[in-house]
Amino acid sequence: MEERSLNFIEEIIENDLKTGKVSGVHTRFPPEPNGYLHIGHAASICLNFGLAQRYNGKCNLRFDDTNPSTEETEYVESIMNDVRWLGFEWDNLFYASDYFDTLYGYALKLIRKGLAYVDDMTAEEIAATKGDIGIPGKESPARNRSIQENLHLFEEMKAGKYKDGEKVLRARIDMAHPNLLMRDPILYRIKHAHHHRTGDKWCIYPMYDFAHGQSDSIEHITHSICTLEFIHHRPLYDWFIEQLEIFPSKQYEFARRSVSYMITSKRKLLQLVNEKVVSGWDDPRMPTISGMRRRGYTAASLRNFADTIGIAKRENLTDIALLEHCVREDLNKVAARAMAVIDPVKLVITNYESDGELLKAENNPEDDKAGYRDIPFGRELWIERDDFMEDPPKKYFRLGPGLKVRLKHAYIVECTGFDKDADGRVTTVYCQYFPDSKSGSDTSGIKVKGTIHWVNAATALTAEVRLYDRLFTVENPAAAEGSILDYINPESLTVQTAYIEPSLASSGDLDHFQFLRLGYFCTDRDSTPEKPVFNKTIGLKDSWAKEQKKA
RNA sequence: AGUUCAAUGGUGUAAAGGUAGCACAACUGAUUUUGGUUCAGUUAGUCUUGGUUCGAAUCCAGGUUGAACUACCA
Repeated sequence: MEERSLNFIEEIIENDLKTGKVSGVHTRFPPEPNGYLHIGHAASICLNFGLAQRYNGKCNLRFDDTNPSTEETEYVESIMNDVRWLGFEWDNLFYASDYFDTLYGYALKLIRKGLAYVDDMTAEEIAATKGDIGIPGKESPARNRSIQENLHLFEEMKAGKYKDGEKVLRARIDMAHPNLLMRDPILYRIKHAHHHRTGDKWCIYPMYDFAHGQSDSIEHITHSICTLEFIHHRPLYDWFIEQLEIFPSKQYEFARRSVSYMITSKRKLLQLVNEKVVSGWDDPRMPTISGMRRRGYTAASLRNFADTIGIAKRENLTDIALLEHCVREDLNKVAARAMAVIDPVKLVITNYESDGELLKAENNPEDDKAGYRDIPFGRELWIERDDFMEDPPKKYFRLGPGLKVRLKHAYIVECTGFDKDADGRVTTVYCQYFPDSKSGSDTSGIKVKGTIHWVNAATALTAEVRLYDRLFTVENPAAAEGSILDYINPESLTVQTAYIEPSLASSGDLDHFQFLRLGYFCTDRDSTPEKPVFNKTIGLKDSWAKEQKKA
């Protein structure tokens, strides 16, 4: 492992190890299966599993499935898939619902200790007597029921004698506690609902606070890492463990990592899916792990990103440019180069007499082992519309009347003329080539400033390319006023037909490419040999575009 | 209002009382058969006021600013 300073959690762990407070590290990743995992979860996965790896410990995957009305098996499967794709394997797979019996026993124990009671108040009454910030709450009339009566009532709750909402089990702590969560929190509620794993066995379900810490404890989790909003829950977390006299797991909180131009609210993500703003949870514009995967982001780049942004306790909004940097950095090393023309204009080489030839092209200049392929060349080519200007500025290093460029992997050509249609749109560009300027054996002595990509017209295939841009128009959509729907980038997806070199026909799902000078693309799962489909992952850095923007 | 947490270049993150560093972004320049990559460099930071100390981003006190908490969600 390379030299790197410790983050605050690693410091805690190393200190715990040194002082003997713990003998090993055991973490867990505890998603609720009620949605797809997003970029924030990815960072959390890297943190928890990464810590286990680093300290030779263990990390469990545990589904926090204590609310039967929102959780589904579909989500369980997507979550497992995402964790594995990110490159991690759990030591144990658990469900909080595995512990329903144990948790019920814990509740009985609290009742017997006089620390829990059955309350008959409605949700509204409980809220109304909760007090307020700075104002103490009022004790429920049911608070002083006898242990026997509580035991009896709780048994009846479990047996299904009561309707939803008719009774709850509450902890007996302190209705005047400055921490609202400590004001006799609800432990169990009645829900006559079918659970995705336990079926209809239960009609009472434990609340988060009565399930999470105990689940950690049951699994002997040493470092239970969660986000900052749970910091107020920590006294409760500790209280239950202490009163129940069970394994002392400890909770540590870090600030959730936000990324500019992205949202991580499950509710809002679901809204985008439901209102068909995107095609689904794995739409390549979604900040979900499945969306980013389909977009062409690699697991390595996500892991590296998580590592780079680090971990701390202050609120943050990481520039999406850093994520994009990590994606480019990885793809630059691994993506095979190919040529495609997205916005084509015809180029005719008037002095090229041959029927065509095959040219040798390297697959990846960053990787010696990537090898070479043959690409067909001919008299008529497709080039990018952007690569020709009728009246170019001085620093334009591409084609224009009288200008010379290198055709990548091929010859140097000089522009001799062009045709326009009635609308003034260029239809064909004419040029002459220099036969002695062939790549690899250039004896022409001609120096050119620019090199452009091309696709041979006679052998070109067509493909659908889906060009993606940021989903939102504002840097911090989560904090923006009103509906997030007001901030959707109308150009977040544009679909075009491109000409591609023949070698691309055999690509498989999620193969990564760099379309020369355009950006990184990957094969979409919609792709077929008859109709290849590519997603634009991210463009190349473009200092020419930057230059133009300044002007 | 009460409690809790936080505050370091534009952004993210280090420095455990001793040279404020790294990455991204931005900007120069070099290299380049991708205006990519790579390389070299530049700009730019400790919320504030006191205190302790030979010495404070770090410790202490006050202030300021931001965030979280008042679900039978997690």
